[in-house]
Order: sequence, then structure tokens, then C-alpha cells
Amino acid sequence: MSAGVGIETIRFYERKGLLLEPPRTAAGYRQYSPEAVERLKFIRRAQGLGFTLEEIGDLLELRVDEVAACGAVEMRAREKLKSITQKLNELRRLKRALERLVGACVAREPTSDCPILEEIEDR
Amino acid sequence: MSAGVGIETIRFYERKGLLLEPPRTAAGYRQYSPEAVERLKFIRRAQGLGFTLEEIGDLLELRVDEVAACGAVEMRAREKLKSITQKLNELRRLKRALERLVGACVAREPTSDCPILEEIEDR
DNA sequence: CTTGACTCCGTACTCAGCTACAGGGTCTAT
DNA sequence: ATAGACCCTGTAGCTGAGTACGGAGTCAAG
Repeated sequence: MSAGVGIETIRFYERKGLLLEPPRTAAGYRQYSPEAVERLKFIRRAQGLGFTLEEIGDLLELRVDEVAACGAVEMRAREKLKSITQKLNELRRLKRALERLVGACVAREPTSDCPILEEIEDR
Repeated sequence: MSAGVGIETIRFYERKGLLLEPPRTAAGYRQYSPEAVERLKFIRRAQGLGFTLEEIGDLLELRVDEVAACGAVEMRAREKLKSITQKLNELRRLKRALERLVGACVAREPTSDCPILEEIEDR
């Protein structure tokens, strides 16, 4: 559980192609490089941000190894950027709403309506 | 599909207590107020940000109707704020990483390593 | 040189979050 | 007043993301 992830989960990611099969010891045990561990942590963080494993797979493949594929990569990267920017905006709003709620709390001003909904209302 | 959500999903949220049972027509048909629709949209957005339905339920219940419960609400709000702030930071990093990638693309500089992982590496 | 805690593999189960039925009622349009 | 497209209920099934199990091998500690 080096990275807070059970071995079973790792095997599962391996099967899904999110983690490449690592080198093995003579006895067949998996041996992970620090990079592989980073990759794993990235997966977990990205999940917390609402990305599916499939989307995370896409993200991890965004790299420019050949100039040829550059255009396609750029396009997909821009798409992801769009969705991330939207998530950012939504999160910022949610944060503001919660800050207001805490503020009202501290000021001991009961507000029976839900400030979170009010804040987020306009899309 | 007024809010891009099927009726079955709505019934499901109702069962889970995320949406209160709406008033019905004489024939038993659900009738939703604009507020209920907002609530529904909030749920979908929050899901996209990586919150579970249970967490979303918590968020929706964060309101200060009684001065008595104020302390508890404040505490939970602060907790949520913490996780949101963290999500924000992670998203910002991911965004920066993607922007760099697009930049490299535009400059036609192939980089065989994955800038996303590099950027995010240090936790 | 054995005990306990780990790993291996394949398969099967679980849980959240939908999604689809079946068998009925209702509403609108023709 | 009948067809077609909706809604109602309850229950069953599906997908994504793990999690556990069983039978076997491995390894460090005592």
C-alpha cells in the first residue's frame, strides 16, 4: 500500500491499460519504478477531480512523440482544457458559496435558504 | 429531459433523498418547481467535480436554519472547503500542464515525455 | 525449516449509480 | 374513441470501479 492503493487495484489498472506491466523479479513479483508510482498517484488525484478511468487514460497518453501526431494531440489537449476550465469555474463558485456560508455562521446569522444553491443558480 | 436527465434518474435521486418528492398533479404526475430543477442541475455539476451522491447530499443540507446547529454546520462547511481548495489546486496544475503541452505542440517541439506527469509530480 | 505475511493468477463478488422492463394509467391529437 | 407518446410503480439488470477468494509460490524472521 505504498501509494495508498491496494495491490488488487493496481492489478485492475494494469488490466485496463492505465499502468504498463512493470518489470518483475526472478520470482515474478512486480517491481515499480518511482515514475510508475507517480503515474498511479496521478490516476487517483484525477479520479478525485471527476475524471473517469477512460478519460484519465486519454490524459496520460497526451504527449507529442511524433511531430506528425501533433495536431491531433493539440486538439484533444484543448478539449480537455475546456472541460478543466469549466470544472475550475464551478469549483470556484462552490468555494465562494461555502465561504459565504461559513461567514454567515460566524456572524450567527441563520439563513434558512441554501446559499449553495443560490450562488450556483445561474449557469 | 428538461435538464438533460432522464426520469428514471430523477426517481433514483428521489429514492436516495437527494430530491424531495415533488407535488403531484391530480393524476399523480410529478410537477417540478424551477428550484427543484436548479437542485437537480447542481447535483449533476457536483458529480462532474468528483463528489459522490452522498457528499452532494451533505452539501445540499448545509444551511443554517437554527442558530443552535450553527457550529456543526460551520465545521462541516470548513471541511468541504478544504477538499474543494485541494481540488482547485490540483485542477490548476493539470490546467497548467495541458497549456504547456499545447504550447509545445504549437511550437512544434515534440516532447516524448509526458508533461502532465512532470507537472503534477510533486504533490 | 517452519510459520506468518506477503505475492502470484484467475475468477467471482460487491457497491454506486444509473437504466430498462412490465403492466398499467393519462393526455393530446386526429 | 383510438393511437401514440408520455407518466406511474415496483423490480430487475447493467456498467464502472474496485474487492475478495482460493490455491499456490516466496521470502524474512525466529
